[in-house]
Amino acid sequence: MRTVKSAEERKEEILDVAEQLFAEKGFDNASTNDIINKIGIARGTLYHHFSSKEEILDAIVERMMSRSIAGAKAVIKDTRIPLTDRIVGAFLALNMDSGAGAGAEVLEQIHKPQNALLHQKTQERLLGEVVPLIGELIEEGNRSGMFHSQYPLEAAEMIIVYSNTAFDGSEELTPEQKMAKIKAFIYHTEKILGAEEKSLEGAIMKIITGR
Amino acid sequence: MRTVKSAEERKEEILDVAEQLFAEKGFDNASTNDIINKIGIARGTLYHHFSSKEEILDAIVERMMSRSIAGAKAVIKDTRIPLTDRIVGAFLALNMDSGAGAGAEVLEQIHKPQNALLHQKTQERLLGEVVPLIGELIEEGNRSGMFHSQYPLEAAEMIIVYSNTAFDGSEELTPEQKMAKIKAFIYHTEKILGAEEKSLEGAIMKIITGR
DNA sequence: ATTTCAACCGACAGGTTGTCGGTAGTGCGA
DNA sequence: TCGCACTACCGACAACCTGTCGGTTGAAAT
Repeated sequence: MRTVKSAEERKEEILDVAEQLFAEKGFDNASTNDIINKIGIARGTLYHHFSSKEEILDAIVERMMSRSIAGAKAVIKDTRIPLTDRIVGAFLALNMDSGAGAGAEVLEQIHKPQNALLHQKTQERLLGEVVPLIGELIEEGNRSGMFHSQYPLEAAEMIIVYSNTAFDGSEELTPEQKMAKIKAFIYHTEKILGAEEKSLEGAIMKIITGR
Repeated sequence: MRTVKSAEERKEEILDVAEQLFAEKGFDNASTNDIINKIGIARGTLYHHFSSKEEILDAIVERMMSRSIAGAKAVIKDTRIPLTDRIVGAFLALNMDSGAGAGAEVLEQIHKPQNALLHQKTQERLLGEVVPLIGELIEEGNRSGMFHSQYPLEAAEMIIVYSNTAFDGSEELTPEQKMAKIKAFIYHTEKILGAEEKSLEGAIMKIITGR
């Protein structure tokens, strides 16, 4: 039996299944056969839509990142919101990933041991697109006297790189440990930005505890 | 013709060749056939000494890291050296990797695009072993009034994670750009540690410009 | 109804990892 | 000096994986 779908629809279907399989078994251990069997399509069909397995991975990263980057941008550009809230909000948008309710359990596993490649590609995208955005935000904070950062871009890079890798394997941490780690991260972020102590922590609490 | 070597000797030989091939072509693209052909041994011989390709990678990481960690430890424990110099020295020992003159050109390529897995495994080792060491050093600095770090361990983690990933693809940077990036990193490190400005930069210059 | 085109199929080539029964040096005790 | 045991070594082989390619079929346009 042969089912025909529009290219776009089929591509999304492939990405959905591949994303789940890569997260479950890792990029290397999940085979293209796994993908096509789960969907019920032939080998040729997969390669009609994507020219290689790696291209599928790239498309997944692209999809994930463009979603969360769009979310972050929306927050960043909303000048009605106070600056600290915009920075914090942007981070939340990025680290929550997904944005949509795609499936948190999948994304919990996605940054990790076997998925080194995916993590790498994600970070490239972050460095290229998000760092400049955050950098501008920091400069804005400099102008308003809230921050005192001598190297806004590099500060942004340091914060983003760390937050993207440090909280990877944090499933095995107890909630208290995780909380402590986040607190330390915020503290150091304030130092890096030359911000007043607790200034960011306050914004986070405000957002988390329902505005 | 059949050449017999001691297990230890053969293992080292395999690791040497594999390390070079992985660096050149990446872990995935370098095949076990490449390794055995280059050495001139049979398939079974390779798997007599290592039970999988990944185990070879692990052994390479183990070898590299134990070398550079040993170097870093030596510097850290040498209490005759001033504290800042010990911290900086430990970092140099780690980032120069190798320690021995193993072959700089190989190591320049080793942290990178295709070698995501290796990078990952390296970082795990860094987090597990080096962070506590640096953490202690920071505490010592706190006691001597040189640093004012509220979270020594987390500070160490942030510094190490960043330095291990940020300077990865920095071949494509001009020397000036690279220097600027390093300078910013030092600056931020001082902020994170609550150290006086230029205190670390001074130590680095002292070491680099021949003591 | 016919043409055209894109989605789809599945056999196949070429390459990869890991296994396994067997072989041959090497060192040690008799 | 002979024999025995141990271990490094060998290479054919199974199982799997990715990417290709000529051919097929459904659907939309003419």
